[in-house]
Amino acid sequence: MTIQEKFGNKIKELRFAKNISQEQAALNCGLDRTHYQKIEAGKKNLTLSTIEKIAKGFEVQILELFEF
Amino acid sequence: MTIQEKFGNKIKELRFAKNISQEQAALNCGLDRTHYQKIEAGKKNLTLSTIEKIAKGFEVQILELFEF
DNA sequence: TCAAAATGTGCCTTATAAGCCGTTGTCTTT
DNA sequence: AAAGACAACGGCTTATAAGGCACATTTTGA
Repeated sequence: MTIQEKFGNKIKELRFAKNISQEQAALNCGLDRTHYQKIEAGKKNLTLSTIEKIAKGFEVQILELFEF
Repeated sequence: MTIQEKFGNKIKELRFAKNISQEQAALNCGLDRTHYQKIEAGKKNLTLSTIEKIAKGFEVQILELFEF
């Protein structure tokens, strides 16, 4: 299980908790839907600025994204 | 204060706590010394895998790197 | 069912992180 | 003053993240 996969699983959980689609989550985070999909699938080695966008989109602290 | 700068300050704190040079820190993390210097200076938008290397190098959980 | 919504995949371009070099600047010690 | 250690900086190449498009597949609700 790579760090990318753990991160992807984590945001998938957060998305399910909000009961929204990948498209809506991507919109909230200001990311392209297909890019977001790859992040959730653990296929992207994303950067700090993208991590920050996701934290804002999900309205959580960055550190919460690493609670796994 | 950007997220990159906050992160840089954080690892600078951790490094001072260990009382080691940038060179030794970079070595512990498996990073190039000059690259590490730029990260600490908040000039790099680093990736998840680099964040992971730093956490391992400093022997902390990733989430601790975002306690700021 | 079957149409629509949602998700997954491959491919491409552009921007930039990672890694590395040499040089310069700043302290500290002798 | 000189030497040595450490830190800062600019420039370069290579690898790859970000963003985006088209199309395929899967899931769903009417």
